[in-house]
Amino acid sequence: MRTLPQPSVDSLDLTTVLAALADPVRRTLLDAIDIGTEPVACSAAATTVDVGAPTVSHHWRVLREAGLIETTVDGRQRFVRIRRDDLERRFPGLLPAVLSSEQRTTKPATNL
Amino acid sequence: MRTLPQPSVDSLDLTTVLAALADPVRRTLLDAIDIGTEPVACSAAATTVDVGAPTVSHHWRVLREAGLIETTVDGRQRFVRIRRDDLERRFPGLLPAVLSSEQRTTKPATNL
DNA sequence: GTTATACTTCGATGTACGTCAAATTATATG
DNA sequence: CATATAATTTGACGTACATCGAAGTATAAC
Repeated sequence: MRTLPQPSVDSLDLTTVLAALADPVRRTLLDAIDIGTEPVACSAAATTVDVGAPTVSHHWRVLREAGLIETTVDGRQRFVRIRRDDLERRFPGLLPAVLSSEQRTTKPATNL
Repeated sequence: MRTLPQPSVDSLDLTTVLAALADPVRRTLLDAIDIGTEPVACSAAATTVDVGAPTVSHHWRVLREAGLIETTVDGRQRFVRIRRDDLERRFPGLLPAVLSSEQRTTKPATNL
């Protein structure tokens, strides 16, 4: 159950993080694992996206190297989880503003 | 005092916005005009950045076409201003999270 | 009208990126 | 051991992008 190498909180770079977020496929992957705090199987999240396996693997790498996700290896499966606390500490409000903000409508919150 | 064409609030695209923000030169330009609500002269903001005039012009265009700034023409000068309200309406919290968050330290807010 | 100023457009160049097919690694299962 | 599975790595391809020099546009100043 080892964890793949990832940048420390302090070394997170805003340009790198934003570049990682500026890809629709990567944001879809993030949205797919944006449920609770338990790690999600890569294979499961990958079904939400319409690119080949090598491309998905590439995107996981970019997300991990940017510091957005933590990847753990268990057998021949990989599990990923969003580094929410680390990101909130380094760039407060950024992730909540980006994740699933496509679904957000412009209408003035009638559900209060 | 005409205003250059810009995307409407509803047509703002998250991928485009994030891609525009994922460049350090463009973020420096945004930080330079991120003061109050009055438009700032392009020439003034451009002094904060170390690239040639054509490149600066290119970056203003990218920022405008992404919907991040509004550009007005007055004589031979251009003035720019951040479209704060529009962006807040479309992507709440995004801009505040990005602008000047490089200066933000990791220390736990001792100033309370 | 000529010169200066502020900025843009054009064309070129090098680099980075998203994608895929093929080959590879590593673990599990028969 | 042989086969299957989950994912990565490698190499290639096309495209997009940041940058610059040179030329162009438009307005202001003389």
